[in-house]
Amino acid sequence: MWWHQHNLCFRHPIEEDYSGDLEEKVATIAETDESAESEGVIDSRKRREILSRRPSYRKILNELSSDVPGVPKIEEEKSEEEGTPPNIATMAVPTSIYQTSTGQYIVNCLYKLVAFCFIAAATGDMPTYQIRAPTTALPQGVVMAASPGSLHSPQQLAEEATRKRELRLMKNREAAKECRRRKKEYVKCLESRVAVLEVQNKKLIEELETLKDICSPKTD
DNA sequence: GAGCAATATCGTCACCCCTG
DNA sequence: CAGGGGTGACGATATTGCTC
Repeated sequence: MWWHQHNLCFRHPIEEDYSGDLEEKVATIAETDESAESEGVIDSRKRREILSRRPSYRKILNELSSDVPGVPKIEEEKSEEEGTPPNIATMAVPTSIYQTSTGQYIVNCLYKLVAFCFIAAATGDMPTYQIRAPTTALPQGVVMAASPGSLHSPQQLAEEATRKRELRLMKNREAAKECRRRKKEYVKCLESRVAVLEVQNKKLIEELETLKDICSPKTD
């Protein structure tokens, strides 16, 4: 939910490039649509139509990696451990970074900055952004479906349908968890890179000032 | 401590895209 | 082309921080 709350200065980094300002579009359509206007509520289906699909994180990262020479493609890691892997950046970044005007700028630029993550990772500058394969297996007790040919009565078919639905929901639940975990890692990676670049920038500015002092003629 | 707003987390649905 | 995985959107609920 935190991606699209109005008062939070933290827009989806990709949203900029793919769908523009959703709220604005929705508002525009609401104004022109009399039925929606009368109710003051935009039909969720209409909202969905407005939304243009964005590529997955994995796809974005892989595309970026192919654009950056020497950067390996992201592959599913066969990691079995939960928690923060030792080689993933865990640099602490103040959360206020989201809420300041600077934070807004940073976040709007995150999509572009992700390339830096890969460059840095490739050069050993910072840990690689990783995508782990889902680690959760089906819980014990989940029995695989009987073949449809073996079902006879409507009741059996109904049970089968229910069971299939529950299985699908369970899988989707796990997928959503995994997806969110990846998203967090993705953001963490970008935050780390921002922190590194801020330090770098500060150093360069200081260096520039020093050089200016040395080179400027003395006016006595 | 109660009440409230802001923010975070979770489950689900709908949809797109990839793979066999 | 069907099936399944990934993920944005949404609503419900939980948590947190602030004010009185």
